[in-house]
Amino acid sequence: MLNDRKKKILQAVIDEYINSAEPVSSGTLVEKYGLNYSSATVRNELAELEKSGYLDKTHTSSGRIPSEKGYRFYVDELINEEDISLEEIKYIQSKLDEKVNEIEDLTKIATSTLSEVTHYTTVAIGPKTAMQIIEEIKFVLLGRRMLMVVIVTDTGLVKETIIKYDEDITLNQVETLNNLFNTKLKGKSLSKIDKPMEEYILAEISYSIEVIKPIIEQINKIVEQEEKIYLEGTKKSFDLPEFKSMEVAKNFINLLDTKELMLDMLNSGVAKDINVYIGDENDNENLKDFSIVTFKHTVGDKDLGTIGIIGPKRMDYSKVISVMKYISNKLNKDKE
Amino acid sequence: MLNDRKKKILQAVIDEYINSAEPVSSGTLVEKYGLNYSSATVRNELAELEKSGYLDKTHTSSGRIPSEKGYRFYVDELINEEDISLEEIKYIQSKLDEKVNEIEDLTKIATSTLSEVTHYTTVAIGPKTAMQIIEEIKFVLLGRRMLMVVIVTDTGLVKETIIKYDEDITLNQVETLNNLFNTKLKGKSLSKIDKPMEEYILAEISYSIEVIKPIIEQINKIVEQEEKIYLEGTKKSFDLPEFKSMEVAKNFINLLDTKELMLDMLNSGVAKDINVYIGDENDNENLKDFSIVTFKHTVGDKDLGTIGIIGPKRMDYSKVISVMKYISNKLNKDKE
DNA sequence: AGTTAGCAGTCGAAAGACTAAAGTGCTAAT
DNA sequence: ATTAGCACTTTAGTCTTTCGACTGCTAACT
Repeated sequence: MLNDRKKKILQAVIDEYINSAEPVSSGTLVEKYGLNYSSATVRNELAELEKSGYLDKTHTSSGRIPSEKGYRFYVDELINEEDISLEEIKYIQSKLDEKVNEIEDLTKIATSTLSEVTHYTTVAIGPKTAMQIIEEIKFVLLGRRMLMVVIVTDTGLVKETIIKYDEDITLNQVETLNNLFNTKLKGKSLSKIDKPMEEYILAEISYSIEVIKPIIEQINKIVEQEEKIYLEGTKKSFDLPEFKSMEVAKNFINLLDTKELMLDMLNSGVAKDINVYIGDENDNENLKDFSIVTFKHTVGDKDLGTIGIIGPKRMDYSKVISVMKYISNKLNKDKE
Repeated sequence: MLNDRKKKILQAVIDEYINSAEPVSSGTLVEKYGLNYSSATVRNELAELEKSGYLDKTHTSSGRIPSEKGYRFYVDELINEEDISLEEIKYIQSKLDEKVNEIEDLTKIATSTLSEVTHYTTVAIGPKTAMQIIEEIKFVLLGRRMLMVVIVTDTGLVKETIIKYDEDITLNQVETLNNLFNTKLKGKSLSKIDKPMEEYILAEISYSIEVIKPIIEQINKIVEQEEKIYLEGTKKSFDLPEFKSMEVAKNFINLLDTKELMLDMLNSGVAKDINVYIGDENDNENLKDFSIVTFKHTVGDKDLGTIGIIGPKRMDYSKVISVMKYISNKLNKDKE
């Protein structure tokens, strides 16, 4: 579709624009990118690339900037997917090798490492609570009137909640609860703790409804709990030239400050390797000036959450995608 | 020190500036604030207030803006501490009456409510982990090789951690651990789990060091864990006119994005009712254009964390302080 | 046919000039 | 002690001009 010279020129334009954030002129391309043609020839090619929609101009006599179609082509066809240095690899390794006891911590570390290496803002959410399988559910008496419920799921997530009663709870009761809930719920997904289940348990139980009711309530609260969002490196974005525009900066803050938008953003990814959404490809109006790159953090087929990068459309896709691939693989391999 | 008329005029200037964010002219004061003097008289007074350092000018022929000394005087002497409407009281009540099981949730709710009512950005941290008294420490076997440690402190904080072993743990061992740790640590502060204590426990214990070592390690990790920061209403600040200045906006983001700065900020408060720091009164360079207002969330003499508001120096101190006082009292009273 | 030198034409960003509006400070009168 | 009145200062906005950076096109070149 595009001949080799056009591809080369398009790539040069985008590479240059990613670096400079300024419209790219034919002269610059010839000087910096070792093209064996005169600027006039390059100009002709640029004009055609613009006609095909890969490039834009800010005004009639300006240099070219990539269009979203241009970025898309660049991401799909032109980038070098191994744009990652030895130092970066070493740094990432040292970070990810840190011992962690909970995947939550691993997500946190991966998110901050990703931000440090790419210099962009990163976000993450943990696995969807409701989808997880209950591996163990345990009742523990803390005081005489304080009962703790601990739920451990297949992804290693630990959720705990405390219920305070007005009367003493006996060890016997705790025993019964442990048996009942474990036989009924182990192996089921958290979302299964619904009305029918509640009624079943209430019918089954020999003693006071007063004890069970708050337990079910609390467990449901846990399940419905909004996912936690990890955010890293916000301030880095503010040094980018695009943030000189107040409108862009506001959109960005608005996005990061609104949980629903963040969740939308992170959940929009398909279950494929790495997702790239450029500008208007995002459903979200607030994201029209940004690109996001996300990946699902998985081990086997278990979803352990989603990690994403938000940057300007002019983000360094090569680096971002390379680093992400590397981290993604490493997370997957190490935990196997 | 300042006669009544000067006070009245100073107050009018600051009230007006808080509203308009524009330098205040003598004419505006006469028109809007029902002063029974001509603008010329007011001008004379303004000139003297400026000479005494309570007011500033942006240029020779501009209106006046409050200086930090002016704000300080305003906060100390001039504000109305009951600047809170019935609707606001009702709203706050409805929010704070929500049932919560952990004080962490209460802090979260208080923080977001404060932001909603004042329209400023709010932040909070929980109680200092290391200072808390261990009320209960419990070991629970989750799988055969997964041991959970739960620590409940006097402030109601629940910290839990999981340790994975390579060998099975027996119920007997769990029993021993429960006894040992409870007799040794109950009633002590979390910071007491230090080297000597570690050695003592290691000496005391009859079986493998392999079991104890990771427990102590993990508990120490918990204790040293950075406090969690709750942040609410960032985007609201970006609508303020002072955020048109990129420098101000950057300082703000830089502050919110740096955990250490946030902790400094919240921890700088003296243990008095409500602390107000105006502009350069903050030690922190990033805060020079902002004011912060904080209070310690306490019940009795237990420190349950600190909640703060960050806004422009021109913040609505009357409202902020009134609302904060109300929330602070309510938190204290309800939990008694 | 593909490439290129050369040049006219376009546009934006920066600098300067001008004006109108908003406010102060001071003087002299009340 | 207060105030009317006016000269003076400064900003913000608008317009104009200039300068430099590019492009697009034409005609010549290989």
